[in-house]
Amino acid sequence: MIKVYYIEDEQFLGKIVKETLEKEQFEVRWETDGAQVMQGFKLFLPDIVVLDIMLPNVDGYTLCHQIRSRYPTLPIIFLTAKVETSDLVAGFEAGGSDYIRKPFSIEELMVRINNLLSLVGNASKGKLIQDEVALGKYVFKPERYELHGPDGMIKLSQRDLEILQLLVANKNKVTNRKDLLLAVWGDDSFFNSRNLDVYIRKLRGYFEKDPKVTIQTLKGKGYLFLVNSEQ
Amino acid sequence: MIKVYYIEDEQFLGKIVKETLEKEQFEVRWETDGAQVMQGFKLFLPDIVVLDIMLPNVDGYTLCHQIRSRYPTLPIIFLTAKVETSDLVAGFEAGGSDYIRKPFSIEELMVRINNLLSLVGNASKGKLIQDEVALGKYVFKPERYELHGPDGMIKLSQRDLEILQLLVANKNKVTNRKDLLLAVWGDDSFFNSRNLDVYIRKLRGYFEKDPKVTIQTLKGKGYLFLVNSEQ
DNA sequence: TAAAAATAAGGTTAATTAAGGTTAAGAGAA
DNA sequence: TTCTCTTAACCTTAATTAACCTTATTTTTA
Repeated sequence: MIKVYYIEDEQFLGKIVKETLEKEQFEVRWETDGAQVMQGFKLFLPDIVVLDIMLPNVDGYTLCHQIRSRYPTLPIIFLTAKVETSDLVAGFEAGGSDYIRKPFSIEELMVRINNLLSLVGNASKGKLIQDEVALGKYVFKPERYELHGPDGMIKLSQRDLEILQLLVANKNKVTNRKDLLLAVWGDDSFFNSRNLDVYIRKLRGYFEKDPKVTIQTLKGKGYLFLVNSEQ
Repeated sequence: MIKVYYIEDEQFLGKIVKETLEKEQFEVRWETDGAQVMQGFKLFLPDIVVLDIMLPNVDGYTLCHQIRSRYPTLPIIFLTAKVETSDLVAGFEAGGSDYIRKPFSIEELMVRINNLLSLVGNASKGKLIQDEVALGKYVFKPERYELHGPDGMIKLSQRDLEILQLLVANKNKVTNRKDLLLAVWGDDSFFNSRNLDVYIRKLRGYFEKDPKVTIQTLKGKGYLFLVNSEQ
């Protein structure tokens, strides 16, 4: 069954969409508050996200960006009442995979969900988090909190894991520092920022036996977790 | 270069879209007659198809279906003036990967092309930013924040990268100074302008081992990033 | 009208600031 | 305790600001 994570603040519309999708054999989790999203993900593990970009408190684009930074392959459909091309571009840039203009028909939504899933390929279905990732000479096993390397196994702490997962999810791409802070601590205060430095140092230490695996600092931007494959 | 196969019977619109896409570094083959399509494919081998569903003689859905049956993974964007959900559903059922309602902006089309290609996994190809650029004796790898030269590899900082990317994008053409400032810092105040000077000097230093690669100043205009290929 | 002065645009180098790194000590849970 | 996480103090470096210099363009004057 396809699991849809649906973020929509309008009570009436949300209820209708949820019930209709459920009638059509989708499993739906409906969230009205953007702040809860990152927490809910871990438990629900959706196949696809439907995100209303015009949320009251949170900025939909930022939220989209955050989701994308943590789950790079998860398809995200964004809903928008706006018709400007610039909004559309912003949505895609924030990591959206598709968009639908409000008002929309439930049928259109279903078609787009199915289309997007078939495009992405259900190979990734249910594999939101890979259970084993090769990183140079290392093997990362997130669900076991383990990192296997040349010198044996390293047990990862909760924070180690959260941060490494984000870096791995964005392997060879930039992981935004602010997104990282928000995803792990929920805010990007001064102290959390120093704290992150401490963990980055710790992670760098873990990978020191393979010079092909590096965490590069991009001041003012974030980190680049590079895994060299060539040569 | 991304190859777009574009099927559109309207002469005026077709010409505009073709020329605009070509200006944006797409390779376009524009066909006005649906009957020719399957022949043209074998020679052109497109990365993506943009198909107007409302063709005069052939039925767009049938054509879409035909393309899909022969090329199961080729992304197809269909254009439609219709607004009915049933048409949309028909389009997806015929094998379309995405659709755009007419009238559309070229920007929207480009965004959708790139998005679709990255979804399908043609990621590196679908990107407007090349992942490796030869510059005289140097090789610039923007995604890795690296510049490989005669003296080995130089790690680029965030700012180094941003500025060099813009110069490279306008290789052998003028990069407007004000545009550069706005793109990197968001404003062209006095201080940022001095700051840019400092980075230009830094970049010139990076390329000093190849006299064929120069950053020329055009006072009051901008910079000319020249890569001499002859001799 | 050419030469000299004035001005504006950018170049160079150094100092400063702010982002992040390192190490160690303190706090809190199991 | 013992381990993880956080806070703190101090260090390093990218990015910015500043001071002063050079070069191109414009304006003035002989």
